[in-house]
Amino acid sequence: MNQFKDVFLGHEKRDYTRAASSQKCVRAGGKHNDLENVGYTRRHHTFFEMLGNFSFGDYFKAEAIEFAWDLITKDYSLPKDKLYVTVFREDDDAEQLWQKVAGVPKNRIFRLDEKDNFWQMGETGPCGPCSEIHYDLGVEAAEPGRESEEFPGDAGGRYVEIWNLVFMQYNRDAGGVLTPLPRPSIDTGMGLERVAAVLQGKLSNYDTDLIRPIIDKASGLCNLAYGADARVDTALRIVADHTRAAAFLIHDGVLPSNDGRGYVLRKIMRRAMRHARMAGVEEPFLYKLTGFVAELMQSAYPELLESVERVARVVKEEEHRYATTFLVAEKVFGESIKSVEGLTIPGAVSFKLYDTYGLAPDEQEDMAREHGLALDRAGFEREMEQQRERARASWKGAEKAAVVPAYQQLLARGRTKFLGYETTQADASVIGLIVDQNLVERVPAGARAELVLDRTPFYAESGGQVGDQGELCAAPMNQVADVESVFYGVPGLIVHRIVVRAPIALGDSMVARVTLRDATRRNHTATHLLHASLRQVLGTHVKQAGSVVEPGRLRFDFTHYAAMDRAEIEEVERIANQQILKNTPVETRVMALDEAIATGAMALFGEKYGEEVRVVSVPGFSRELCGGTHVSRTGDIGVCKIVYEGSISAGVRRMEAITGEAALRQYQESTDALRRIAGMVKAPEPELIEHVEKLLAAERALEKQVGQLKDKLAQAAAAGLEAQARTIAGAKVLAARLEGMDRQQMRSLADSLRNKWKSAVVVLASAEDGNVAIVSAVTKDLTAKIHAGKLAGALAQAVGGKGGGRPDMAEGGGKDAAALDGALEAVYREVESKL
RNA sequence: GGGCGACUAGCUCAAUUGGGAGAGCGCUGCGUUCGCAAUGCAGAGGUUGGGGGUUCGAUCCCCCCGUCGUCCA
Repeated sequence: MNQFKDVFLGHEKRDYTRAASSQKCVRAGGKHNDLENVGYTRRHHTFFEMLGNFSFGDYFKAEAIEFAWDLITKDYSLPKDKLYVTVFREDDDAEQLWQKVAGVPKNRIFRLDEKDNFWQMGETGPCGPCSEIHYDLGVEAAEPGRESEEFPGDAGGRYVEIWNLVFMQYNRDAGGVLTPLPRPSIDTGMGLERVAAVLQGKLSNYDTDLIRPIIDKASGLCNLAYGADARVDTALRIVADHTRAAAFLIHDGVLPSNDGRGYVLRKIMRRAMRHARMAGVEEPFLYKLTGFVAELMQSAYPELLESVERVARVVKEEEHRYATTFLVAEKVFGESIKSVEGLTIPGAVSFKLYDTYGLAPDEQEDMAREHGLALDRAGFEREMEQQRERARASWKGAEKAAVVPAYQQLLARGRTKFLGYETTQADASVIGLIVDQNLVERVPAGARAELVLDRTPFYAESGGQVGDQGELCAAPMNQVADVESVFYGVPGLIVHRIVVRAPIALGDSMVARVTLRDATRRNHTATHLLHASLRQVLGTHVKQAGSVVEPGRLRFDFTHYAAMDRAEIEEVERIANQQILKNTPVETRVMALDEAIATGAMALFGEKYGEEVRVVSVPGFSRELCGGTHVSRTGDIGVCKIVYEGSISAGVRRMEAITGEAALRQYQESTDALRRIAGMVKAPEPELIEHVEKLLAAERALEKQVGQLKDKLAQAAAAGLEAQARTIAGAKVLAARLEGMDRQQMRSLADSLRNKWKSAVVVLASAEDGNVAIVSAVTKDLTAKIHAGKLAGALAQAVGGKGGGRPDMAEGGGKDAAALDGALEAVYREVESKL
């Protein structure tokens, strides 16, 4: 198992040499892409429990075999004549031990190749031969037609592997070379669901009391009988399995989202909803099932009962989201297939439906069938592969930060001793100088370089906290360099990025002094206070999802399903500041990881911690594993003010806050702004809001009045224009120049003239700031002869511009105001020739 | 981290080579009716998510940002 990797390799030591475990596992997607099998087979699951026993250089093969055999033949009472054993092809040792220790006859022991009986965690790392125990479920478990197939064939499920014993004895390096481990170890795994099936006499894991009750419950909720229709059965198995996984994941604080673990959860949930929908269940119902899962599992996992309501709410929300997404997708699908030629929906079309609207291929297939269409699955896969390629390419680009060899060489001379927890100033000597990734002996004044000390008070960027800034001095008042930023070149090696003021040579002694630390400290401790406050106010599902601590501000990303309202933000702020006012001493202790977890310290999921960890706590309020620098008493923070709360992605929120001097400055600025605004609008501050509301209302009223006045002016102008209109072939024709009117006004003026005259051609133009605006309108009865768009276009062209529009209404514009009058006169001639 | 898509009145949504911002429901007022969730008339409600650009002219085209959705890693 992964968490013991370093123990197997001898890099890490525990105070025990044997262990036994029961572990919850979620597997979906990944290399083997098991997700698509779940529900169709007897043994695939997204959620399962793995039992195991371990030896770290304690017992080895003989005992592992003995323990396993004892458990299944004595405690579980499995008949020996139903058991088979496999060993690695070259493992004579194991074969003999099975006979000697367990008394397994030689004809029931099979030698298999690497594929089955050589186990490894990954490309590199601990590995070794393994030995599996299989159980024969009987001939009725075989796939029809394969009844005569004998072990080590699997006869389509007749022979089930129940336990894998791994004899961990090598370490595989990047070149594929195996070196023996310092102490051979044992790592075994037995799937609970499989063993349950065997012990309960069931052919399928889904018929055990771990899962079948969920299927029955779902069957009742959806009014679908189990066992009548293969497709419905599959749907019910998928629903049962996926609900189990979702209930556990959400309980553990995972929320559906579009990346990372949240995405895995969403994929699992969506698949269950999809299959339920295809089986005819369109109403949300999964959320009713999660509570049942908690009840069913409560004897082993009583904590599930604590979050039943929250889990149901999250699931219900996701079901609603899916329903609305599906409605949109359905609509787009209908539109997309209109343009399909032939009987196959092209891969590109179907991929777009999946990629953009989340409409899964099997859903599309169902929908296509109703229209007598098929899907181009191969084309779909090609598109998908291109998408994968794009994602990979972009990721590689971002990851390319290559390790500089110079850092490796320096680290070989020893790790940098970090003094920053105790002090901000220390004597040290220069042990490394780097310019452009190369080690150098000395650096001249004015250069930019990287510098490594044997010991330093400078904190290097990590855990979201930025590196310290400060200075290096050869003697008091004799500064030789500015430290601009500090980072880990490689783990253990602290590198200072400096601007050199006076020449520095390898071996020089100097005083390293951090000058900008307090603001960062304040923000880091404040981050912990906010984290704890958030959990109090919103609930314990709130987990850190990212953090940046800088001198100027702090940024904290956390999991939460909805936007916070003002009251919640204020409450979080209030609780955090209450802790600041209490002025509690901040405690920092170094302890073993296990001990830290046992005392309830908050560890971040997915973070890697060494065996020794720092625990930073505000007694009675907050306790977190943290390597950062903190204030000594909460009161040092001064005040903490949240300045932003927003969304990062579904289920993840971001909060930004400021403390100390930054908060004071912000307070001064905003009160100053308020005072100035109050002065401008001549209202006392307490009445400011009311006053501004009145001002805005007055402004709206005025705007309305102006609009009305403009209309009146336009009407007056229209009256004047009527005299200018000429009558050509029974229609009123007007081509007039107006001043000081915008397009909007001319448009409504032209419109009202047109309506009044019934049969008319109206062209209006105005020139302002060297720009000519043109509007032309033609009554419907004349549009066949005169096209307003062409009229406007011709006029616009005459004044050096362009124009166009519909037959009855058009606009245009140009630059040459001097040509306007002549061009307008030409309009009359143009109209005359057409009518 | 990368891609695709959506964002228009309080709500649900229209608006095609870029040319007058609309419908239904809801809301307000005045009527009709024994009464009503029925009905007639009138009205209010919009910086078309924000900012920039192209253009005579942008809901529409381009760029940046925000929010939401979706897929991949």
